[in-house]
Amino acid sequence: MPKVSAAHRDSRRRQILDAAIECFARKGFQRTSMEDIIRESKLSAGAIYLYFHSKNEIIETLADARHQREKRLIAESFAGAGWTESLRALFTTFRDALVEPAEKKERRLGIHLWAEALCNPKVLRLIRRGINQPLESLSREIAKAQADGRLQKTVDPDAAARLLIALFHGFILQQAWDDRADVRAFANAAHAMAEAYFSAAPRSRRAPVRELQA
Amino acid sequence: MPKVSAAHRDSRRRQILDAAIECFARKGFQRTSMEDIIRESKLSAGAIYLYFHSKNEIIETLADARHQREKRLIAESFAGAGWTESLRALFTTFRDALVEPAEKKERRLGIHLWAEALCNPKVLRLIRRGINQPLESLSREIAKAQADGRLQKTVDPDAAARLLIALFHGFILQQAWDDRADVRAFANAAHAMAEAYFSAAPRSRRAPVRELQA
Amino acid sequence: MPKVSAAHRDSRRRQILDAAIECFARKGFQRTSMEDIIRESKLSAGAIYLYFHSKNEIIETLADARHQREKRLIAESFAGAGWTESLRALFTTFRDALVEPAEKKERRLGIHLWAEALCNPKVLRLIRRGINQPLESLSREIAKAQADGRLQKTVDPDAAARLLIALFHGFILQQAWDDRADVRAFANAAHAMAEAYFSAAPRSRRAPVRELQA
Amino acid sequence: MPKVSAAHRDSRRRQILDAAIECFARKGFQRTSMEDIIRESKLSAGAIYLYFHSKNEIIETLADARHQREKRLIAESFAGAGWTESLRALFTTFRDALVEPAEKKERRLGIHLWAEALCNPKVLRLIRRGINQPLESLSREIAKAQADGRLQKTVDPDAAARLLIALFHGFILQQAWDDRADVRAFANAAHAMAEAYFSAAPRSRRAPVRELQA
DNA sequence: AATGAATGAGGCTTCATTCAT
DNA sequence: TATGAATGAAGCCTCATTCAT
Repeated sequence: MPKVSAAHRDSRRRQILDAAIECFARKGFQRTSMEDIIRESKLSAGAIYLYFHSKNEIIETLADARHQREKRLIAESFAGAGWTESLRALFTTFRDALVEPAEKKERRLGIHLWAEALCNPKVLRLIRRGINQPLESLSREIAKAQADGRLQKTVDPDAAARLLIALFHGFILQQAWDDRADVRAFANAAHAMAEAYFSAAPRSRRAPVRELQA
Repeated sequence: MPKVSAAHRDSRRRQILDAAIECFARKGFQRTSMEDIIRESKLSAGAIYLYFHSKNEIIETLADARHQREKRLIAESFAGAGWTESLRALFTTFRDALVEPAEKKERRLGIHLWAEALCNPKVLRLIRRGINQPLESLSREIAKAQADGRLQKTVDPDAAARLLIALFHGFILQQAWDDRADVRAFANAAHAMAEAYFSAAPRSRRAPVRELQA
Repeated sequence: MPKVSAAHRDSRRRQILDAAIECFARKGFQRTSMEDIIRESKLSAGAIYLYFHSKNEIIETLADARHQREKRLIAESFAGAGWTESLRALFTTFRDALVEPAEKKERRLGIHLWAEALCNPKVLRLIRRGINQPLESLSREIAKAQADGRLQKTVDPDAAARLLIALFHGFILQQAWDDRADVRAFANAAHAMAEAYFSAAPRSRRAPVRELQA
Repeated sequence: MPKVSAAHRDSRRRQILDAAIECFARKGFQRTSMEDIIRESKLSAGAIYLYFHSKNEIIETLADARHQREKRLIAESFAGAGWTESLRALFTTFRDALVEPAEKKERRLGIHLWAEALCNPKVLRLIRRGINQPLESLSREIAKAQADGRLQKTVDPDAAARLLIALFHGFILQQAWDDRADVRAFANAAHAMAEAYFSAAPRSRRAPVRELQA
C-alpha cells in the first residue's frame, strides 16, 4: 500500500515533465542539463531520479506522449461522417493546434524530437510509431473513400497520406522559425489543395497530368 | 595572399567541413565532439582552430552552405519557361535530390539544422534566409503566373509557396525516419496535387470550397 | 524494556545484519549501497536507521561478531588436553570452517574487513583485538608447552603463533580467489608442517638451521 | 612521430600511478575519488584521462604491476642453486621486502587488491595469474627437488607451495594491521618451519604424523 | 602552418541519511 | 514503530578550446 497516492506520484511526474518540456523546448535536449530541469521543476536531483531513471527516459516519455497525442488527433478527425467532412476536420484540428500559443512549447519540442530521432534509436522507434499509425489510418480512410466512389481512384493512398502529414510537419517548421507565418492562410490553402487533389474530376476528362519523368 | 595558399586554405576547410558533415549527420551537433571531427578529418585539434574559430562557426558555415544550395535549386527550376514547366521542374529537382543516396548525409544534417535553429540565433537567421528567399521567389513566380492568366487567382501566393516548401520539408523528415518511404510515389503525388490546385478550373464553375470555419 | 520488545529488536537486527552480510560479501562495503541492504532485508530505510545509526555501525557490528567468533574457535581448540591434541584440534577446526560452503559469505566478508581495517580505525581496532587475543592465547599455550617440556624451546612463541594465524588467513585468500583450492590437502600439509616444526628433535642433534642472514 | 617522447608519456603515467598508489594505499579504491588522485598527481582531470580510460583501468594497471613483481621475486629466488639455498633465498627476499618501509604503501595496496578481486572480475583474473604462476613454479621446484632426492617425498607439491604463499600473505596482513609485528622473527620462524617440514628425516623413522581425521 | 597535451568547468547520476506522515 | 519520498553533496568522466613546441 503506497504511502503517498498514485495521484501524488502522477503529479510529481507531471511536474518533472512540464519542467522538462519547458527546458527542452527552449534549449533542445543536449543543451538542457539535468541541472536546468532540476531548477525549473523546483525539485532536487535525487527526487527526479526517483521518477525517471535517466534524462533519456524523460525524453522518451515525452516522445511517447506526443505519439499518443498525434494518433488521437487524427483518429478523432475521422470519427465522424464522410470523407469531405473528415478532411475538413483534419485541417481544422491541425490549424487549431497551431494557432494555440499554449502549445508552442510542445511544437518546438516536437521538432527537437524529429532531429533526436536521427541519433536516438528509442526515440526513432517512437517517432516511427507516431507517424506510421497515422499514415496507415489515413491511408485506410482514403482507400475506403475510393472504394465507396467518393474519391477519384488515381490517388495512391499511401503517398496521399504522406502528403497530408508532410504538409503538417512542414508548416510546423515554418511556424517555429517565424512566428509570423500565417497559420490560417496556410491551413485554408492546404485544405483547398487537398480538396482539389482528392475530389478533382477524373483526370480523363481533362488534360492528364503526366508523371514526372524519370 | 598568394594563390596557392588560398587554394590550400580552401581545401583544408573543405576537409574539415566534410568531416563535420559526416559526424553531424551521424550524431547531431551536440553529440559530436570536436574530437570526433578531428579524428574524421585526420587533422589535429590545433589545425582545425586555424580554419574555424569554434565548433559553432563550423555549424554556421554548414548552415549557410545549405541555404545557398536551396536558393540555387529553386532559382534553377524557375530559370526556364512557363509556370507548368517550372512546377514540374521544381518537383523533379526535389525528387532527384531525395533519391540520391549520396546526399543522405546532407539531408540528415539539414534536419539537425532545423532543430538547431530553434536554439541558435545565428543558425535561425541563416535558416530564415534559406527559407524566406525561396518563399519569396516562389511567391513572386506564382503572382506573375496569375498576372499572366496562367494560374487561377484564388490562390494566395504566399500560402501556396509555403505549401510547396512544406511538402518538401515534410517528406524529407519521413524519408529520414524510414528509408523505405517511396520518394517517386510521393513526388508524383505531390506534383499531381500541386497541379490540381494551381491549375484547377476556376472554383466558380464548380462547387466552391468553403474556407475552414473559425 | 519488556522482554518481547528485546526479542523483537534482536530479530530485526539479525534480519538487517544477515542482509548486510549477503550484500557486503557479494559487493564489498563501498559498492553496497544502503538501498541494497534495504532491498535485501525487505525493510524500509527508516526501519534500518532505527536499529543502526549508520552504515558504518553495521560494518563495525559485523567486524565485532567475527572477532568474537575467531576468539571462541581458538579457545575451544585449546580447551582440551595436551599440545599435540590441541594443535590437531586447531587445524581440524580451521579445516572444517573452510570446507563449509555455508560460511563462504562470512569468509568473503572477513576479507573485506581485512582491507577495510586499513582505512577505518574502528574496524582496525576490532580486527586487532580479533587477532591479538588469539595470538596471545596461542603464544601462551606454546610457552606453557615449552615450560612443560612438551615442545622444543628454540621456537619463539609469538612468532610461532603468528605463523599459525598467517597460514589460516593466507589460505582463506587463496580459497576465496579460487574455489577449487583443495582445503583438505592444505590443512593436512599445514598440520604436518606445524608438527614438524614444533616437535622436531632439538636442532642441536642435527645440523643447525642458520638464521636468515641480515 | 610523437610530439613528446615515449619517455615523457611513461613519466606521466608513472606520475599518475604513484599518486594513485599513495591515495589507494591510504583510503582504498572506493574511498579514493578521482579528485584525490588529481590533487595528489598535480595534474588536471582531463590529463589523467589522457593516460587512463577510467579509474578502473588505473586499478587494473596497478594490479597487473603487482602480479609481474611477485612473479619476478619468486623466479629470482629460484634462479640460483639447490633447494635449500632457494628456500633460504625465498624467505630472505620476502623478509627484505617486508622490512622496507618504502614499500609499505605497495603492501597496503596489495591488500586492497585482494579484497577488490572479490568483486572485480578483471582484478580477480590478474590476482589469479599473480598467484597461480608463482604457485606453479614453486610447485615445480618442489617436485624437482623431490625427484632429485633432495626433498622427502611425502610432501604434496601443490599444497606445500600454497603453504609458502599463505605464510607470506598472512604475515603481510598482520604487519599491515600492526606495524610492530616483528618481520625478522616471523621470517626466521617461517623459514625454520619450512626447513623442518621439507627436510625432515623421513617420517618412517619417527612416529608418523597422522592425517587430520575427516 | 601544425601538433596534440593540457586545462578545468560542467554534465549525469548515486547515495547515506532525514523527516513528515 | 515504521514508511519511503526527499535531499543535495559528491562521484566519475567529457569536452571545447588553448598554447608551448
